[in-house]
Amino acid sequence: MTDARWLSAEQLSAWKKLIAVVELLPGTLESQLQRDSGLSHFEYFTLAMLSEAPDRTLRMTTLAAHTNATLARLSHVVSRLEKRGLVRREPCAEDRRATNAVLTPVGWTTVVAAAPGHVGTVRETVIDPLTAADVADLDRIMGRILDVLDPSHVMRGAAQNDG
Amino acid sequence: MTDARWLSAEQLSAWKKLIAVVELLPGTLESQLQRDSGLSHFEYFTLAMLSEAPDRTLRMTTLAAHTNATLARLSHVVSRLEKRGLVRREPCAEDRRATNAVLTPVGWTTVVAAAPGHVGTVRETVIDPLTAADVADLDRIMGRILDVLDPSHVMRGAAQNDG
DNA sequence: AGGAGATAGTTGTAGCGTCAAGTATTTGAT
DNA sequence: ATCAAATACTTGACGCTACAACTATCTCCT
Repeated sequence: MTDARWLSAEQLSAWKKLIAVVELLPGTLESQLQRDSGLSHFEYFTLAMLSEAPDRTLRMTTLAAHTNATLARLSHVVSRLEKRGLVRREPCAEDRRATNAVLTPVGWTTVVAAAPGHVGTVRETVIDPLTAADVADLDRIMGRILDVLDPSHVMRGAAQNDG
Repeated sequence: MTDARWLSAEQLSAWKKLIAVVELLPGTLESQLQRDSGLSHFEYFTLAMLSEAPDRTLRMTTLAAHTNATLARLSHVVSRLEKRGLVRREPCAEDRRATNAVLTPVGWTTVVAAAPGHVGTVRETVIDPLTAADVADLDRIMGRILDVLDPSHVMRGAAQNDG
């Protein structure tokens, strides 16, 4: 390792910092949400995606795409959220293979209560330390990486809306 | 949610893309390394940090900092690597509380064999889709975020060397 | 109509990370 | 010299995710 043949010094530096962020950011979000709202980041994000959907309802597959998750992972998470009364499953009328996940009233009030604190953390850790130009750069760069990680843009339900 | 009061459209877009990368990138690295070398990304990174160290030896605390991990996590991982003969523990002479992790010859050949494939994946997914200017932007932006996530720069053993 | 193959989702298991608790050693204050 | 607090690390238990296997339904071709 320590090898210029593979990655230039600039590339290696950027890469290692990206890895560090990838390792450290989830933990930061996780602990704030867990402490203040008893939710994991993934649970919060799942509830948030449902809260934005028409009728606060989404098919499992669509919700999986919005949350960048596999169906198996989502199924487990929705089961837990269901036990806690935050989400409800109902069979889909049009396609009987499909399941709709519906945000319950309790689920709604839970996300709404959790959101300000979470957005605050996002601001503090990511948005505020960046200039407007940085944010634009970040958007462009992450977009380019996502084009490779998810070429078909299947997992971009959440990311493509606002760009 | 869907709320301009909290984050501007530009900020929200960049944020969601960053989250998507944080969710998707680990899986990509993980599967290539697992498939080709039987290592998790964290295991690979741990071996790589040891391989760069003097005498291929590092104290657990230092290694934890280099890999952005907690001591508990590292301890578990080193135990597994030790069982597989890739790493060896030895008591530290100067401080008898401390443990040194040492890369074994087998560990060395394992990282060396794994490195090209891994670097290839890193190139394909992150470096190649970016211009040189993008890489510089990425380095700067991740640096700013890390200043918040890890203000004391404890977890920057790996990231600060090459910047 | 009938059947192969694709799609939608669930579930069990195994592995990894976090958290809390515990041991051993060192540091620093008195 | 002594003792409290800090440091370095390990361990066990629990929760979450990935993977594989499985069921149910739908699509499309003939």
